Amino acid sequence: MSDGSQNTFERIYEIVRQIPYGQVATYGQIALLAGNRRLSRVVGYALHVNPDPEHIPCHRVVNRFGEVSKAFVFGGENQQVTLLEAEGVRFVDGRVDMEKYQWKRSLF
DNA sequence: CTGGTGACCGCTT
DNA sequence: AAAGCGGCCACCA
Repeated sequence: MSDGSQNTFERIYEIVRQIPYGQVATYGQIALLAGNRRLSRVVGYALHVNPDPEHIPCHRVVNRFGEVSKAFVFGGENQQVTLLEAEGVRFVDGRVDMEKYQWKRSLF
């Protein structure tokens, strides 16, 4: 009875995993979908321990400014940008057009 | 066991 | 207008 739902981390992974190809989501958006907008920080940590980077496109997660985290350095910060560009996401001045590429779950 | 930190965001002064 | 701080979760010393 302590818990009937999944842990916070599990929920975060579940949401990030649902991010479609060619789109990006913000930490706050995921945090809000996870239950609390303040989990944004936890989202970052959750992706930091990203247990399944193959099914969890953490590179599609960017901050509220549409910028990639400078701490996201696994072989080169450009790596994340390169991956997103490979999906069709264009970076302008190191930023993404959130109005166009932000994952909008309202589309169903 | 306690304290502090981290891939962040939003509110308050 | 800008700057600073708190909040949530999990892991390390």
